[in-house]
Amino acid sequence: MTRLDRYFLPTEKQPPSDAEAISHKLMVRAGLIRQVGSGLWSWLPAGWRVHQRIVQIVREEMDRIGGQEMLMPVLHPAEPWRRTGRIAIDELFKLQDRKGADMVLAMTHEEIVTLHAAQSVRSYRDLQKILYHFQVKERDEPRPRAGVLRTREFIMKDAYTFDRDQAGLDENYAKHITAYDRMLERCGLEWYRVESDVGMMGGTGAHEYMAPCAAGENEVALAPGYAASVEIASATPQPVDLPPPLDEPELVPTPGLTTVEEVARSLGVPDGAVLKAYPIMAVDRGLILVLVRGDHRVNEIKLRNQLKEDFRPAREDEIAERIGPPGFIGPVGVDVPILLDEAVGDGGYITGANRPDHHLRGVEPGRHFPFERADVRRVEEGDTLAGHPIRIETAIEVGNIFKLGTRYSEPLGATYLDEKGQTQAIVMGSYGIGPARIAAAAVEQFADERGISWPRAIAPWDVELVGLGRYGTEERALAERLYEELQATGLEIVYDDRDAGPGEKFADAELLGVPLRLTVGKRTIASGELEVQIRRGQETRSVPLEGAAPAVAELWRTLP
RNA sequence: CGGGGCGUGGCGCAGCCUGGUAGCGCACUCGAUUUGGGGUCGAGAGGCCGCCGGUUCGAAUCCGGCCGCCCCGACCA
Repeated sequence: MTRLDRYFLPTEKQPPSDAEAISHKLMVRAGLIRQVGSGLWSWLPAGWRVHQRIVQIVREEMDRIGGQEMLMPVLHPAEPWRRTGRIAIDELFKLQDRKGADMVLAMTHEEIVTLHAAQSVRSYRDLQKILYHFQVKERDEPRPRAGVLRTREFIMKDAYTFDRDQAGLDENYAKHITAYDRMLERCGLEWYRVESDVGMMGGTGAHEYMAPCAAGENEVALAPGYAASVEIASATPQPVDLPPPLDEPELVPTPGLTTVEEVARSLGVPDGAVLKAYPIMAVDRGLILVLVRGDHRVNEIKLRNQLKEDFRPAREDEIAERIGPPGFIGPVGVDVPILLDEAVGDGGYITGANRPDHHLRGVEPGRHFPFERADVRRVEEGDTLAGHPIRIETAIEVGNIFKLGTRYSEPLGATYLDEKGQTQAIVMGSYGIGPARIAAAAVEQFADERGISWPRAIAPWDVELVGLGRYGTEERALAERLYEELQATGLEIVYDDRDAGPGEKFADAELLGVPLRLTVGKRTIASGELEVQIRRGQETRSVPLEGAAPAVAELWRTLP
């Protein structure tokens, strides 16, 4: 029951000057959020209603798969974070209490929830469990951006599963996939579930839930029956016309030409006929020369996963000493292991000659240099999968699910005894979803030039009733009456009873994005018809005033 | 962390180069008028010009330092 006359809904005509993302601009303009500091946001009453609606959907779906809601603190002793090694993460806020004890602010809750399991789980009979909570996360982000899309403090629903073995984890993981699919479907988002990198969390498998939109920070590779984060995606490369290999590589002068484009143009071959050399220094194996086609890029995440160890780009002095002059390096005749991307086929390639201002022509992998093969390139728009071209979309990550395995249970001593009396590590999974990002993604996906257009499931209200005319008029009395009748349908109604002009009320209603807008004015009385605007698409309809409330409720149920 | 930019009433901006009275639009208050697309007229209130220091008779303006915020990139359990 909301009357705007007294509601804290500070709308703005102009967006913040420094805002770029649509959701940032509109959520501020519509009076949903306000900035407190870099990456720190308050949710104003209408915005919080959206957040709470999303939270409730998430809660219902978690409970449906047997999740048990609890609450863990934000402020933690540093000790468990030392044990898992995550104390070293730069994004982790660290502080001391008045006694000088080291503390951290939780960026997620694996450590604490695992400690609880370690304390209380004794036997295989105590498993499995799904525990979750909605709690604030604190992350010292290097660069907060785009309103609530990337913040230093946010609420996340994080769930943790505890199982006796991989099969149990797989089962719980599958349950979370169904729960997450349902959550996003119910929220009305356009979304994809994509395979993803396991990242710093370690583990044995992961998916991300992605909502495509312009302000997204992630990229998703899509093809019929395929969806993967670009971080790990693989595809069939576009073919390239290659000159034949030569018996012996031919030295060609390329003075000052250090980029693939320059070399290819100068020699009259496509970019893909040049081999791009990417020297890296791996932690264990040392210097390695990675080669990809000139029209491709190295994907560092795939490369790291292939190497199974960390690496950094080699320094110029390391390159000059072991390989050749930077800008003209290549695989022929060097004493460095070579990792050749799978997209490099048979034919005569152009490579650096390892001497200044020269390249080699007609170089064939295998014949002229030894190599180890691996898929380490970033997929590109136009690559194919089973004959279908892939497309790449930007998206924001709204949720993710991980098979953790024993990454946390081992260091924190979360074990159980099996039937044979053997001590076993608990097998865990973790599952996160961010209501704020879901809200922002919905704004991004459905906004138009007039403002926000909420999916009905997460709108701050179901119906906005605009009362025109001055206080005390007949039309206002009608609006009041209608307000009461609408309440009775069970819908959540916001009533614009402010003493403001019609233009301002219409503009604010469309900015706020409630799915249905009802207008009550003199015309309504004269015609006996109530005007209903469907926010998405701005289609206008009339319903008879008599029985209007149930008719509106019926219409509302048909909306996306 | 690298690059770029910005801090002036609540919001959006001008003024700064070339030192001297802080200004505009919207919002706000009061009165009148207006009520189906941000209407009109009149009268008002509101500003440590981010902070500290320096130069100067005088600093929003010039110089130095600091802080904050944004954008691009790197990074992102």
